[in-house]
Formats: sequence, structure tokens, C-alpha cells
Amino acid sequence: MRMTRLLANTLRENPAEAEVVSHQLLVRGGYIRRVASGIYNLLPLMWRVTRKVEAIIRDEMDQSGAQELMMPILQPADLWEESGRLKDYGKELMRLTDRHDRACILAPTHEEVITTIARNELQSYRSLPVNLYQIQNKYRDEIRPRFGLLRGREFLMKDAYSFHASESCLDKEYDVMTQAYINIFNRCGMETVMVRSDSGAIGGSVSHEFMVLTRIAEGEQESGENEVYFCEDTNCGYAANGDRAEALLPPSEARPAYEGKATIVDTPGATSIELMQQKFKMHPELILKSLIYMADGEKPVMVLIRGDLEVEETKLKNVMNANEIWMATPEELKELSGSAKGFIGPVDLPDSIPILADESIRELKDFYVAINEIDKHMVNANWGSDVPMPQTFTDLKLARIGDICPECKSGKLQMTRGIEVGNIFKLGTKYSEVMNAKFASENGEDKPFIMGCYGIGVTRTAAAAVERYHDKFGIIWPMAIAPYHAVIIPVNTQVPEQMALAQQLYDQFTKAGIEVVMDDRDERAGVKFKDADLIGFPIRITAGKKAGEGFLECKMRDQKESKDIPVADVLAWAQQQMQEWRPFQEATREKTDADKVTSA
RNA sequence: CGGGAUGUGGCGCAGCUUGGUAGCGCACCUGCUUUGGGAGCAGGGGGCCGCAGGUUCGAAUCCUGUCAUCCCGACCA
Repeated sequence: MRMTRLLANTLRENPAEAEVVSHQLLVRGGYIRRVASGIYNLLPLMWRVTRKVEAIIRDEMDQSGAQELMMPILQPADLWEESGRLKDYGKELMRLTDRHDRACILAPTHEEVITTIARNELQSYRSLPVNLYQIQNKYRDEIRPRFGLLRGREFLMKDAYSFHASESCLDKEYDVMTQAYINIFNRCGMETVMVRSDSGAIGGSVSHEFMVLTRIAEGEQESGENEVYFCEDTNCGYAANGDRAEALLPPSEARPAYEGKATIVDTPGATSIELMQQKFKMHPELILKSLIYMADGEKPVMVLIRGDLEVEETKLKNVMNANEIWMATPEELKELSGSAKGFIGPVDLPDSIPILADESIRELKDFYVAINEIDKHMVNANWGSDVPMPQTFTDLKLARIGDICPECKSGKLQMTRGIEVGNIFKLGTKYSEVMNAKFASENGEDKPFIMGCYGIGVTRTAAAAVERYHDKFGIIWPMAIAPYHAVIIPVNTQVPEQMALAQQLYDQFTKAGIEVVMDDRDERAGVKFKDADLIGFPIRITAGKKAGEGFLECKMRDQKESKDIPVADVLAWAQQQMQEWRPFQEATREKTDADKVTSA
């Protein structure tokens, strides 16, 4: 490809709307252009990257025995009615009506359709297991699309669905997919960490996410959207998404500030944990924090947790089996308890408000607690005698850096940010049951399919690579997914030796199957170098001063130095570089603690 | 949806307070000079100032409405 023919207009300045590096660099490098909020044109360069990621995915999926197919994006709403998700998916589901006023949706995922395929095509256990996948656009009407390709309303996704006659068979496939995913991301040049996750709207019991770990250079916006907690002990290897991470608390050293039996004291204006600590010397670890949350149908619930801890709302949502929860507003608080923020407590609480207790409060002794009376707290309270002991305890807290690992029970937890590029679920019979998708088992009985599903954000993976590999000059593509392997730059198109040499090499490369762009623009050298760095070609070959003597200047994007190599040897050099190319060789970031996480 | 902000050639912005018919940089086109890290000079093209209404002799500027975009929260590959 000649640069003069390539549709890739680079920009000097960052577009105002781009906040994260991948978005900025992809726009500046001429890879993508916005069409509407969360909707992008993938220009030729971007499409090449995308196709490379796809090719790797196809290869690994096919090798692991999955079959590719294609399902419709436009689907009848009836199907979603059947699975119950027309309601559950909420506003994120893109809805439309056709000319006959029939309700339709644009698919955000394909469990419904694939389940009908299984229902119609798979009659017997003999045809199981089956794993079917597709690579196709998905539509999610995100409340707030952002970060360019990292979170669009339309995005390319690989989604696979497996069907099994038994749990153990699903378990096996889950492992096969896990390995395939590790291979895929490794081949894309990225380390990933596999973490336990919340299964969200897709549903199911067990699920894991694949995270590309990001570390953001100084002055750059944090772009890893997910917090990943992991055990500092690499032998342990525990890692989990922040919304699911469990943690054990380090032993508390807190001592009560009051003596004697439980009493009620005046605490004027103590509306927050912080104020209780500052004004009344109450140690947060001894405060029983009481919060009122409202769930879906405005069902209130009181959450009890230790004063120094935060509630992880995703955990709470799961426990309550709710779609939406929020902290009660001052008005709601008044109506429910007659009290106000800071003074809500489990003592003398109306029976209509159920209590959910976090594990952290189980062992509390001589604690401080609000009693639904303004400007008053009870001190030295204890379970049973002063406050009724909650019936059950669950894990509702947000893990913290420095907490104890729940797995090995000795290591401390660390946190890093990650971009979720893949997700695998054990769905079980969630969809097959409601959609009546059954097969004949060995003894002739009808049984619902046991299902798994496995997704990869294709465009997101590409963007994550940019997020992970870049410097202040531009993108540093991993060889495997770079739009082109190499760029050849004749420094001055007016100098015949340079052009001749560049052309000679270009032909050689092309013949050898190396994807190469010849920068034949009549631009100054500086412009070409800047653009080459910005676009991120892994290999750069310059025909310059020494062209007359038959030397070319060869440089890798991720390395500083260049070498002068005689024309005759350049092809071999390039081929060697391509073969030997490994990510992280000239790391674009220092090793962080995150790197110690067992690579998934 | 709640909170905050912004809409002016392809991109980045100024002008708006104090109304007088639109400007700068980049990009683009032509010419000359230049030619190893985003060149210089000269010339040129392109914008119903987001949209609709109103106030006014006159609106990018003031008022009302509306739409869109972006940032912070809940959602997610």
C-alpha cells in the first residue's frame, strides 16, 4: 500500500471529546471517526486491526472445536419476552418497531436465538456437546457511551454458546474455552488476568472475566474501568473483580472510648462516620454503620456494616435479587424511620424494614450505634442485650487494598485496573428451561440443555491493546494485530537512489508476504517519522543518507536504536524481527505489582 | 436518569460580558524556496455561527424552547 493512496488522515491535535489514550490515538492516527455517540466508523487501518484480531479468534475457536455461524442482529421482541429478558434487560436493549408495528430489538447478545437453534436442531444427547460462535455487531443502548471503542453502543463481539448433557461436560468445555481465551489474548500480544466476576444481566452461576491490566502513565486519564483485586502472594493467585472480591479483615486494634455498660449519649450533629470520629473520638471500626437502601419496587432494606467499610452495591443487588438499588433519600428516610441521615439504626426499627448484615459486624463488641433518634447514639452496645443480633450475615463489603486474601488467608490484597476484554459464563439451564429447549437423554427423558457462553469484545480488545501499548508519540502495535507490519520511508522523494531502494524493498516485502506501507508522500522527513510513530507500524525502514551505498536504516517501533543494514539483508532482518517479536520486550511501562499476578 | 459543561469551515479554538453581518492555528489547493523528527513565504477555497422561535432597524452575541455532544455516578464485551 502506498501512503498517498491510504485513507488515513492523521491529526496533530487531540479531538476535544477524546478522554482516554486509546480513543485519542485512534482518532489522531486516522483509525476511527465518530458517527454518533458511541458509534464509530472503523476506517481502513482500524478495520485491518479488527480483522487480525478476528482471525486469531477464529483460529483458536475452530481449533478448540467450536463452529462459526451467523445469527440475526434484528430480532423479534417475542423471543425476548419468552426468556423474560425483554423486561430484565431494561433500557439498555435497543428497541424498534417494523412497518407492521411489530416490536423488534437489536441484539445485545444472542442467548435467545441460539437457544431456539438448539431447541430446533439438537434433539438428542448424541449430538452433544456443541459449541457455536459468531463474530458480529452487538447493540447496547448504554446510558453513557464513552472512551471511544472501549464502550460503544455498537461494537464487534465474538460470542460463543455451548450445549451439554451434563454439568461435567460443561465444566470441561469451560476449561477448553479458558485455554482458548488465554491463547487468543496472548497471540494478540496481551497478558490477561482471569478474575471471578459478577454475572450481571447474562445470568448463570459461575463466571470469569479476562482483564487486560493497564497502568496509566502520569497525566493520563485512568482508563481501566474495572478494579481488580489480587493476592500479593503469587503462589496463591487469587484475583477477582472489585464488585465481587472477597476479603478478610485485618484484626482490629480499636478500643472503645467509653467505659461501662451501654448508655445513650448526646452526639449533636454527628451525621457521618467521619464526624463521629472527629468530634466524639469514636473509632470507625467500632461503629455500626446503618444504611437504608431502596430496591426496585421501592422495597426498603437496612444494611449493617462496620463503620470503616463501604457497601459494594453489586453484591447487595445480588443478595436482594434486585435490578436497581439506591440509597434512600432524606424524604424516604424520614418516612420510613422518622429519623435522618446519621441517626438511623437497627434499634426499634419498624418490622417492615428487613435487615441485611455484613460479616464484618458479627464480632463487634462494645460498639457505637444509632438509635433512630436525632443527635443521640448508643455507646458500648452489644449484640443481644442492647441490639438484636441479625439472623444471617452475608458479604456486602467493598474489598480494600491491604485486606487479607480470602483464599490463602495470609497474603494481602492489592488492586490494579483492568479492561475487561472477555467473559465466560456457566449459564446452566437458565435459558433452556424458560425457553423449553430440551434434548432426549440416554434413558429417553427430556432434559434441558446445560449451557455455557463465552464472549470477547473484538473492537474493545484492539482498543485495549492501544491502551496497553503506546508512548507519547503514538501507538506501539503488537506485531500480530498491527494494521501493517512495516513502513518504508524514503526520506526525500526527489532523491532517485532513495526512491529506487525503497521501491526495491517494497517489492521484496510484498512478495514475501510482509504487509508494508510505502510512504511515498512528498512530505518532509519529520512528518513521515511522526506519522509512522503515531500510526504505530512495528517495523520502520528508512531510505536516507546511505541509500546511495545500499544501506537502509532499520528500526523497531518499540526500540530506540536503529541499525544500518545492506539492502540484501533487510528482508531477512525483518522476517527475523517478525518471528522473534514478543510483547513486552521493551516494556512500555515498568513492571508493576500487577504484573506479578499469575498470568491467566 | 440525576449533577456539571459545551455547541462557531474537516480538526483545535477566539469572538458573546458592552448586538453592527465572522476570525486565528492546523489541515486542504496553487506557486516558489526548503528537505533526517510535524518547514518558510506568497496566493487561494471552504462556515445559513447546532436547530426553531422571539426581542431589535440590525442577532454568533440578548431571551425562550429544543436537539446534540462531552465529563462525574448506576450499566456492560
